[in-house]
This record gives sequence, structure tokens and C-alpha cells, in this order.
Amino acid sequence: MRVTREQMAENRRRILDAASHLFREKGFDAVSVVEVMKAAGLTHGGFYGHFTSKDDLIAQAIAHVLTGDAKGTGNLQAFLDTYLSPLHRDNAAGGCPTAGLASDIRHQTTAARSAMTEGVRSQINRIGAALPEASATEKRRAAIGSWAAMVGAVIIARAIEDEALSNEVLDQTRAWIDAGIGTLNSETTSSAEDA
Amino acid sequence: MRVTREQMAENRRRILDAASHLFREKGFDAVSVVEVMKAAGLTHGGFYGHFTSKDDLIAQAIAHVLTGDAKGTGNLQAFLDTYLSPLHRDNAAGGCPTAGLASDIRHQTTAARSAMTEGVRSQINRIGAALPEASATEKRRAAIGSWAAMVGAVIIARAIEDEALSNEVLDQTRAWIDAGIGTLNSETTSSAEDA
DNA sequence: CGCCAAATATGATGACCATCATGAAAATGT
DNA sequence: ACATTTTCATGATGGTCATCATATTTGGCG
Repeated sequence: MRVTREQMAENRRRILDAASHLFREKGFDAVSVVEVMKAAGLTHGGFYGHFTSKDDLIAQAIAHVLTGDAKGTGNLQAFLDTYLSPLHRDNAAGGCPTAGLASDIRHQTTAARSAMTEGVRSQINRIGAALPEASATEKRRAAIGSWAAMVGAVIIARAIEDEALSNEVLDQTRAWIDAGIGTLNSETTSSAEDA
Repeated sequence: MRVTREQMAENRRRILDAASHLFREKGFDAVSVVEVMKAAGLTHGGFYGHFTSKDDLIAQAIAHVLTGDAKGTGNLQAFLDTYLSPLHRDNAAGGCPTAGLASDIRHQTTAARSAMTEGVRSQINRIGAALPEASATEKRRAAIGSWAAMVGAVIIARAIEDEALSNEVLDQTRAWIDAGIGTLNSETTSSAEDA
């Protein structure tokens, strides 16, 4: 049963969407091709018409999420609020792909790893751009340090059972980042040691 | 072929060691029972004499690593040096179980998750104890924030392809944590807002 | 010293999965 | 309108894995 050119494009988009959600929720290995296709409203047959392999799907799904959401990082405070929230912790399927997939990606193909590398690179830049005034050196340090703390906090918060501790990890990390960013435009605003 | 009581105990230890290393290196799903047993120098047959299931092995392996290494967190600077080093990044099999397994553990049994929860709790306490003088509130914040950044940095550094960027993530996170800890005993040493 | 239960080995079993093969329908271009 | 080609569905196939069944060896106790 052939479908419209547009229908096919939409099917492909559906598959990538379903895959990216399922991967973030359950990990690459735990999601089968059949499962992805079913979630996309199709059967497994057409899969290899769209992708050459599951590895290919993985790589393209990552690129799809990373290019898809140009997550509003304009307002840093709002971004931190959202990112370090219980809502984000409990919604891995729709959440940050780095927090959801970074560990898993270590064992994937080069194509998948490259896509993730670009995602990390641009995310660091986005955060750096949203930071208050400071030297380029300090901005980069703050961007990377904060981003690492955000990703780590969400991963840890998702891993543990104790909800109080989980919430505390999110809240304290938020406070820790705020404190670190707070020192940027107060003290050393003029330490011009650009690299 | 029966073996000595001690031999059996050692075999069990061997299985847990092999499992913990393989799990950290490849993830829970990617490691088969046969693979673990072979790495322990045994065949798959005796497995279910030691553990009731693979899930049971996972839970016990986590507990085994977490109780096993009382990682010297005495000297905080040395600990940070080691943790945020390329050596640690490239040695997931022998490295921090939180950084290696935290993501994967989200989909495991309650027993496994509980073991990890305890590990996180005590690690936060260990770091807090190694921190310079400050109020209890500030110490806890710094411990959690730093720990999140450490775990996140190692996970991100392991995920990406670009080695220069990977190294930079480790280095900048180290610097960011140092800066944050540096403000502890300098400015607000006396902000007594204990919770 | 011999019996027996405990460890481990060898060898199924049933399920799941990635991938391939083939068929049917219908969109597209002429 | 028709032939062609494309897309998706149904249906294998071969491999891997967790788990179970059975055999074999031998430590440990009486």
C-alpha cells in the first residue's frame, strides 16, 4: 500500500519522533524496531525503507532531537527552573537528550556519537551566551561547569529511589549554580585573561 | 565438580567483580550472564546457584561495588584530580559506579535502585565532610552541586567524540568546582541559615 | 572410608529481536 | 487511463539470551 509523498515524509518524522521519545525513556537497547514502528502507527515492514539499520535510526533520531528543539535558553533562570524541576526529572521521554542518552551513547556508532558531540557543543555555547556579563574565559567555565552540574543532577535525581533526596539534589544543584553564576558579574568582572 | 567452601565464596566474589566491571563498561543490558560467568572463569551453569536471576546479580553487583571501595575522599583536591581526569574517563570499567551506571539504573529493579540510592547518599556525605569550613547548609549545597557536576562532566566527557572538547569539559568543570568551593571559606563563612 | 548433597558443567527450551523476502496496493508520470 | 515504481504489510530466518534440566564430580560429614 503506497502512500503520498507527504504521507511518507510524515511517517518518517513520526518514526523519528517515536524513536527519540522511546530511546530517551528506555535506552537504545531496550527499544526494539517493532516497538518504534508500532509507536509510529506502522508495522515493522517498512522500516528498512526509511533506515538502513537500527544504528542508522539511532544516529538520525539523535540528530532529529538535537536540531528539532532549539530549546529556549534565552532566559537562563527560566531554563534552570525547567531543567532542574521534578517535572523534567519525571519526563525523560520528552526531556533533555543529553541527560537521557549521554550514558548510552558511549556504546553507539560514530555517527551517533558525532551527533551528540555537536549537541553538547552548541548547548555549551547557548548557555554561555545566556550568562551575565563576564570575560569569555569565565563565561565558558561557567557554561561548562553549570551544564555538567545540570546533566549530572538530573541523571542522579532520576536514578535514586528516595524522592526527598531526589528533590534535594535538584534544588541544591540549582542553588549551587546560582551561587556560582552570582560571583561572575560581582567580583572579577574585569579579569581579562581570554584564551 | 564440587569445590571447596572457600572456593565457592571466591567464585561468588569473582562473579560480582566481573559483573560490576562489565556492567560499568557496557551497561546492564549489553552484558549477558554467559559473558559474566566466562569473565569469572566459570561456565553459565552454576549461575543460578549463586543468584536467583540476572536482576538479582545486578542488584548485588551494585551493592558490592558501593560497599567495596570506600574511595578515599579524604583529600578533596586529590579526589577531584582523579575523578575529573582523562584516566577516569577512559576507564569506565574500573571507575565510579554512579557515573557508569546511574542512567542505566533507572530501568532496573527496586533492589538495584535502592543500592544506588544509598551510594549517592553516602557519597554526598563523604564529599561534604571533605569540604573546607562552612555552615552545614553551605556544605551540603556545595557537596551536592559539586558531585552533580563531577558525575555530569564524566558522563558528558565519555559521550562525545571530540577529545579536545572532552578534555575541556573535565578541566573546566574542575575549575568551576574549585571556584565554587573557594567562595565557601572566604565570604559567607558566617551565614547561619541552617535548615 | 564411603555416602550424599552441593557446585559446576553440558545441554536444552522458549522468547525476542534485527534483518531479509515477498506480496499487495496505490500514487505518480506520461 | 496505464504501467511502473514506491511504500508499507505479512511472513520468514538466524542469532542471542535468560532460564531450566540433567549429568558429573567431589568436598565434607558421619
